[in-house]
Amino acid sequence: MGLDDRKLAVLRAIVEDYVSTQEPVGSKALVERHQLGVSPATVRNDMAVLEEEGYIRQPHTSAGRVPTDRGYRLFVDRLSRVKPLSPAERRAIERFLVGAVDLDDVVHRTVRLLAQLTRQVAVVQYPSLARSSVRHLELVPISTTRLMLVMIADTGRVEQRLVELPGPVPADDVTDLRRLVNEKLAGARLSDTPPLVQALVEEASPELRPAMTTLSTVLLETLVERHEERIALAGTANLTRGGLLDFQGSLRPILEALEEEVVLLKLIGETEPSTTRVLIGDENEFDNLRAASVVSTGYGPGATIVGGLGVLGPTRMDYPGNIAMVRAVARYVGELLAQN
Amino acid sequence: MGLDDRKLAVLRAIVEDYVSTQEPVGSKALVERHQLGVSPATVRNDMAVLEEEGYIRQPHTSAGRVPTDRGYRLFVDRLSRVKPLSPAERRAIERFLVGAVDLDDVVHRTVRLLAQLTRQVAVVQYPSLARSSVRHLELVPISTTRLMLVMIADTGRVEQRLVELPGPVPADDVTDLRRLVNEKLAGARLSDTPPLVQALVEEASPELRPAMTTLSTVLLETLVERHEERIALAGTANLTRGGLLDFQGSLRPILEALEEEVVLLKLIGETEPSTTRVLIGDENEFDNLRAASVVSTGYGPGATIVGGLGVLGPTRMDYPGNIAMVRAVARYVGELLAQN
DNA sequence: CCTGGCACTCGACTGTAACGAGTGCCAGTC
DNA sequence: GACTGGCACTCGTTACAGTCGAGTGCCAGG
Repeated sequence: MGLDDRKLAVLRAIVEDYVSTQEPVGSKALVERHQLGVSPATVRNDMAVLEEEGYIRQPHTSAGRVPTDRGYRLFVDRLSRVKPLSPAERRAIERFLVGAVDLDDVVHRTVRLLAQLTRQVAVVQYPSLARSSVRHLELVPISTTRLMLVMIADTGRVEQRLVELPGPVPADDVTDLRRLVNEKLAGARLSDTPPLVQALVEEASPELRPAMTTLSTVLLETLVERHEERIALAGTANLTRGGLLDFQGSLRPILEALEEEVVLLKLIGETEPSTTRVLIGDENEFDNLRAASVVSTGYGPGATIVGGLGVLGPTRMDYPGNIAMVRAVARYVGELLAQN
Repeated sequence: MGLDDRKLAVLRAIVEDYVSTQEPVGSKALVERHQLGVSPATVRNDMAVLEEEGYIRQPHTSAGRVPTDRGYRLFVDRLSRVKPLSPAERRAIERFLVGAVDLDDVVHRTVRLLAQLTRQVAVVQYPSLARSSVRHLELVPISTTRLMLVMIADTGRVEQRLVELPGPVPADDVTDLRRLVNEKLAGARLSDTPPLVQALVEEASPELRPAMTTLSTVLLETLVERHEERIALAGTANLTRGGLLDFQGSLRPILEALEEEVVLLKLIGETEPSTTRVLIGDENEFDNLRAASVVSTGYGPGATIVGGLGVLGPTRMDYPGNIAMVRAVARYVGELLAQN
C-alpha cells in the first residue's frame, strides 16, 4: 500500500496548487501546470489511491481534491523543499535589527516583522522568566511602608511589584535589604531561587526580619509563582485574507483562542531545542484551532533557548515559506539578544 | 422643520429596537412594541419626516428603517436615558479590583473587564508618560560600559533602556550619576525634564561629563521623545458577534486599525477632562473605522487624567449601556490608582 | 391631525433547468 | 501491467421565473 514517487509528486502538486489558488484542484489542471508526464486519467487513478489513504478528499463529488490535515503532514515531513528567502525578505529581516533600543522594542519589531513576512498571525513569547537569571534587584522606596521591587533579568526583562511592608523601614535598612538580596540572588537562575530566598529570611538580622519576610513572599511570587509569561501578537488582520474561505467563515473561535495567553504559550512555548515545530489542523489540542496550523520554534542567544516564536494561519498555508521565515527570524533575534 | 416629541420618541424606539434585534424596524412592529398611542400609519408619516431629515434610512424599498449615523448622534445627545448598571455588573467591577498587584495587572484586568461587560472591543491606554512625574531613576551596571536605565514613574509605569557608555565607568561614578540624576529629576513632570537634563550635563564634573552626556541623550529619548504610549486591547472576538451583519462582512479594516497604536491613541487618548466621548461611524477620522463607533473617557487618580479607556464596536451598539460601563470602569480604575 | 384602506415595490425564497468541472470506470494501446 | 482516451454520471453553481409578504406612500374620511 506504499505510495510510489509519482503519487507523492501528485500530492505535492495538489498541496502547492491548492495553497496558491485556494481552489480544489482537478486532474486536468494538475497535468497542465506540472510536468508529470502522464495523462489526467492516470492522475485520477493516483488521486483515488491518495484519497483512499486519507491524504486528500473531495469537498463534493463534482469537485477537485483538497489536501487533508494528514496530507499536509506528509507534505511537510517528506515532500516540501526548503524555500530560500528572497533577497527582499533577507533585507527586511536585517533592517529590522537596527535601532532596537530595548527588549520591548525587539519583541514588538520581531512580531510585526514576522506578521508582515509571512502574512499570517505572528506570536512572540518574551524571554521566559523561568529560563532567565537575576541580574539585579532594586528596591525603591515609595513611602516609608512601601517599596517598589524591580527585578532585572539577564534576558532584558524587567519585572516590577509593589511591596507593602508590615511597618516603616528606614532608608538605611532598605539599603541593607537591597545589598542582601542582591548578594544572594544576583546571577541565580530564577528557578533556583526559592531556597535562596528562604535562606535570606533565616539569615536576616532581627531588625530586618519582618521586612525581609514580606519581601521574600513577594520575591517568590514575582520570581517563581506568577511566572508571568508575556506574549506579543501581530497580524490578526491577516486572518481575513482569503475572504471567508479559510476558517469556514467563522473567525470567532480563532480570535478567542488568540486572546488566551495560555493557549498561545502552549502553541509556541513548548520548545524542543532548535527544531521547528509544525502543528497542522487538529494536531493541536484546542478545538478552537482545528482549522489552523502553527509553525513555531525557539529562540535565544547562542544555543540556549529563552522563548518561542511562530506564526498561526489556515491549514492551507505556505509551509515551506513560513518554516523558512520563522527559522530565519528566530536566528536573527537570537543574534540580537546575544549582543546584549 | 423641527421634530416634535413624538417623532423623537419614534426615533428612539427605532434605535432601541434596531440595536436589540439587528433588523430594520417597520411601523407595525414599532407600535406593537412601544406604547406610542398612535397607529402605524401615523408612525409611517413620522418616519418619512425622519428620513427626509437624514436620521433614518431604508436599506431597500420594501424594508423597515435603520438609524443613520446622524440618527444615532441625535439619540446619544438627546434621547438616551442613562442606564444604571445591574447589580451583577457592579459586582463584576468591584471584584476585578481585588488582587491587582501592579500596573500591568491593573491594566490587563481592566481591559478584560471592559470587554466582558460591554461585549465589545475594549481599549485601555496605560498612564501616559507625558502626564507622569519621575519617582525614581535607577542605573544598574550591566558591564563596565553598559548601564540599564530604569525609570519609575509616579503612575506606576516603569520604563527601561540600555545605555551604551562612551567608555568604562567605575562603580563609584555610577553611584554619583545615580545620585545626581535623582536629585535633579525626581518629582519632576516628564514634560518639564528637558532643561533639567541639560543642566545635569552642564553641572557635571569633568570626569562624569562624557558618561553624563550619553546618559542625558538616552534620558531625553526615554522621557520625552519616544513618549512611548502603551495600549492594551481585549475582546476582538466580540467583533464577530452579530455574524457578518455589522461591518458588512469585512472585519479586515477594523482589525488593521486595531493594530495601529497611533489610531487607538487618537480614538481614546484625546481626553477632555471627565467627559465621555462618543464617536459615531464616520465622525472619526479613520476610513477603516467608518462602520464603527467608539465610546471613550479619561481616567486617573482623583480629578487628574492620566490616560484614556474605551470600547469600540459597530455603530449599532448599546450606547447608553456602554457609556455607563465605560464611565463606571474609569471611575473604579481611578480609585484604584489613587490608592497607590 | 390621525387613521384605515389600498395599491405598489422589491427583496427573500422556491423550484426548475441548463451548464460544466470533475470524477470513476472501461476498453483499448503500448 | 501501466497508461490513455472516451464516456456516462454526479452535483454544485448559475440563471431565471414565479410567488410571497413585509413594509411603504398616499389618500379619503373621521
